[in-house]
Amino acid sequence: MPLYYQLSQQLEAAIERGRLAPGSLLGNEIDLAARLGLSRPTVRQAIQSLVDKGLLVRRRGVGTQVVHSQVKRPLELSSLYDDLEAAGQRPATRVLRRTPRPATAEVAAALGVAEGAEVLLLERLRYAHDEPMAYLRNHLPADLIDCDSERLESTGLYRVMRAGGITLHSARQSVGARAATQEEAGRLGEPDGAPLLTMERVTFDDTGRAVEFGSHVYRASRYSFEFQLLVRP
Amino acid sequence: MPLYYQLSQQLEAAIERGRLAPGSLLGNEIDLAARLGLSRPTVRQAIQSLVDKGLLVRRRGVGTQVVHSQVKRPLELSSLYDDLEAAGQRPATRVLRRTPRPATAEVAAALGVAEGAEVLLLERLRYAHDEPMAYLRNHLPADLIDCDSERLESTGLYRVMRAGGITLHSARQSVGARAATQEEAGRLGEPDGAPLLTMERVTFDDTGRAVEFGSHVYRASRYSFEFQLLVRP
DNA sequence: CAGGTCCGATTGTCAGGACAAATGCTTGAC
DNA sequence: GTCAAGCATTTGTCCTGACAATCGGACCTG
Repeated sequence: MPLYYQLSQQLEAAIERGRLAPGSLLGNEIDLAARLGLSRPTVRQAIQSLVDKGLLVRRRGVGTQVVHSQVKRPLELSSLYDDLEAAGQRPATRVLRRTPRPATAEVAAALGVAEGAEVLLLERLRYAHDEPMAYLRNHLPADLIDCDSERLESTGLYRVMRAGGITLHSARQSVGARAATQEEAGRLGEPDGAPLLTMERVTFDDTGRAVEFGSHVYRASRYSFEFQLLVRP
Repeated sequence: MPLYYQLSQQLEAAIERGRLAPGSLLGNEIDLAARLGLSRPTVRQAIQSLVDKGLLVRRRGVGTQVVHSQVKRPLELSSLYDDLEAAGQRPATRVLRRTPRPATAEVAAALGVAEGAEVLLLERLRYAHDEPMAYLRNHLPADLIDCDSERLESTGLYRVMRAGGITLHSARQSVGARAATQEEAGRLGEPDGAPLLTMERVTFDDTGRAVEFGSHVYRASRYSFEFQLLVRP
């Protein structure tokens, strides 16, 4: 484990436990490095990673201060399944459909394949505490992974992809709202015309290839997106 | 202007213009540094900033590759006014209310002030192309800035804050949806019960002080949040 | 007392060097 | 022909050293 990483972990833990009070100075980098027996660049790298996380603020001529907390976790490309699990919500999935199908113009554009080319259509219902939570509709390139329904019911799509050797890199998302159709309302246990939270997402791996196009709807009465943003300096 | 910044700008421009093709190797850092007359750490710092932006991918033993694009701009703490302006949407604002008022329990908790303490309530209607777009309701600490209605109508709240010497640092957001009340529907020109996109946000400055608590509703028929996410490694 | 000026403290930038770790290709053995 | 070992390439980590830019307070001056 790299030294700068160990140090940043220690500092983060110290901040978390209140051993480093919010607003307090961290002590200058030169002394800190000498005291730890490290070089200044190494110490700087550790500090920088915490600055990027929003836990610290640097000011030239002044020092490095612990930010007055409230920072929990910045927005990351997360899986609904993992989020629910982390929140202790007992997530579960029912696979409604898993079938090849020719790509429509919209899907083809999103995935960067030819219109009419075969893609895998996935329709799932996601539960939390045995209550329906979201209706998930995904399109994947046909030959990307073999995702049997069994594995998809016991975990999230992203975990299946990662296990299949795909390195997720970035995603383009769009979050909106609309009224539920009759069919959607029935599936999710909402009244007709109830407001739904919608999310469209195209996910890319580190070669820039689109690996997933998702069109999801969430019950607005039971779900909202929560996240933390940092100002990029 | 720092050297590493100049270099990262040049590289970014080269990628943008296609002079560096997606998927192509960048050439090893040692040669690059020698060719440019820079040290390797400087070159690495420039490359690292583009990796953080999602434009490049590094692989030990292989090299640094240009990612297959699609990356536009990562999610940042942005102002609706600036976003609309950047999209050429002719933003405009009408200030409906600007009045001191004692903080409710919810507002007090969000801003970290005492319940009943005086805060500034701000209600605005945001237009795009002369069409109502969103109803913005903000609470600010009473003595934070003097924001006359005039300035608020000609620009966004964040710009007023920055001009007042406040350094924005982070925000905690929550995005959801619900049906419009009769009053909201009337104000926004939507039918009763129309789905609305909601956003709550507490914004902090770099000392950790809460500087704003906003509860906004957007016409779902005319607005959605679009952003780009990167996987944090 | 008010205002500007200087100075110490601290982070920001940059150079140059050394070794470790991972990757992919080549080479060699069976 | 196939598989494994080795080697070159490239990024990852870490060190030392130096100077610049900025901030805040102390100090001096009017």
